[in-house]
Amino acid sequence: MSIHEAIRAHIADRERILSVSAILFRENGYERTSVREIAKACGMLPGSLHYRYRSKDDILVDMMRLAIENIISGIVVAISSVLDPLEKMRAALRAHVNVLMSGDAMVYVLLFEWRSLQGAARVQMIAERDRYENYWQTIFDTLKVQGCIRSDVDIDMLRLIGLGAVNWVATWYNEDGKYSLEQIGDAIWQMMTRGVLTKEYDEKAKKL
Amino acid sequence: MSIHEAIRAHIADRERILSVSAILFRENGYERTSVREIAKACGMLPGSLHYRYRSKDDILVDMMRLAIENIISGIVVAISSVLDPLEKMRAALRAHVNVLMSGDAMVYVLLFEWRSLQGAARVQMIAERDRYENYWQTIFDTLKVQGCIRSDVDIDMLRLIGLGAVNWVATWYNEDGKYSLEQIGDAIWQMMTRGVLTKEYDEKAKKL
DNA sequence: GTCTATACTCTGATAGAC
DNA sequence: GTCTATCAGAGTATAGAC
Repeated sequence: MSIHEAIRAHIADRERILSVSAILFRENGYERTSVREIAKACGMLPGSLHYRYRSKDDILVDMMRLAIENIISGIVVAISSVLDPLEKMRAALRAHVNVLMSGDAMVYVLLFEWRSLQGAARVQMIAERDRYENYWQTIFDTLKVQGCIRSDVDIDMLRLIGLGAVNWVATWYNEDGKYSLEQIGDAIWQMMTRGVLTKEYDEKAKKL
Repeated sequence: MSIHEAIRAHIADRERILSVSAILFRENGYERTSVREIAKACGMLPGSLHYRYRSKDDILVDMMRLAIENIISGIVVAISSVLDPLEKMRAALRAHVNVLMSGDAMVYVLLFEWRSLQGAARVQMIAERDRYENYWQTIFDTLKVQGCIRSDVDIDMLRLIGLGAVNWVATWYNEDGKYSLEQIGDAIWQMMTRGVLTKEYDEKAKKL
């Protein structure tokens, strides 16, 4: 095996371990999932898993790093081809809902299992969450600068409440339920935009 | 001790055990809190605690029962003296935020630790959560019947998204932060009501 | 009803052979 | 790098004396 193949295999291992762990964590919670279970689900023995991650906390911290990368890049891809700022925001919300609900279990874990970390691991995790928070802040700042959102609107509050509504969806969404992910994403987008847009964009929004 | 005193003492014990446990669960999570810790914090020994609750899960289930009672009665008290339907809704939202954030740790636990329960205990807990869900559904139904909310508005979606925004506040609210609980409650109320009220009430809402 | 002492299980982590 | 075997400790639950 060449050095390049070895590196590729190592990365593939990392992603496999993390995605398998994420599914277990989402299903049963971090604390109720044992390292033995994780190893078994990965087709390894506990000792081998220990070689990659020295502790269970390390798995969770690394998972959160990857989850942030995944959700940010998911949004970047979703909005890069959209020009209109309002539609960009709607696309970003849809992407967040999609990655959270139908995509990556890691993102769910990121949002709901961070309380399991303490001490230094918690500090690292908070730094990762701040990266994502800042990313959304940039999106909203841009909307305001572009004259999309009225200048008197508190965009921090808007972001906090809006993303809260989105994240909580994960606690009640049901694949066989009354609403599709698109409907939910759009309803939240509507609730966030109603009454906060400048006149020009308010007209546009009604047509979307 | 008379039989009445004994019953009172028993109820007081229950509330003490549950509120002490709730604080520990909120702080460290359900799984990371041991029954030894709970007993110690209650000033009892593990054996005595076991006499009241045969298992740790039983504590959590009973706590959820009390939490639902507390939050519903908190809202009932807050809205009972308010006549205007719109203000009733705002008062209910404020009460929910207040009980969740500054009041009862049990309500926080109810919202964030239910995933720790499995099997029969989980079924019981879901039944309790449904009671609360139904209570809010009644509030929204009333608003619609009274001609407060436009007839074309999907009040289920409104409720799900609005309460989601409220509940998520618990993950970011900071007592020393930029916003007070009242500001947050009102901002959510505004976001929920903007663009969904009938003309008559929309005028009223602007004055509130 | 309360306390002491303990049974039993499972956990995360590791040492050392291969 | 992977596997086997095991450690030390924590977890819940309980039996039985008072």
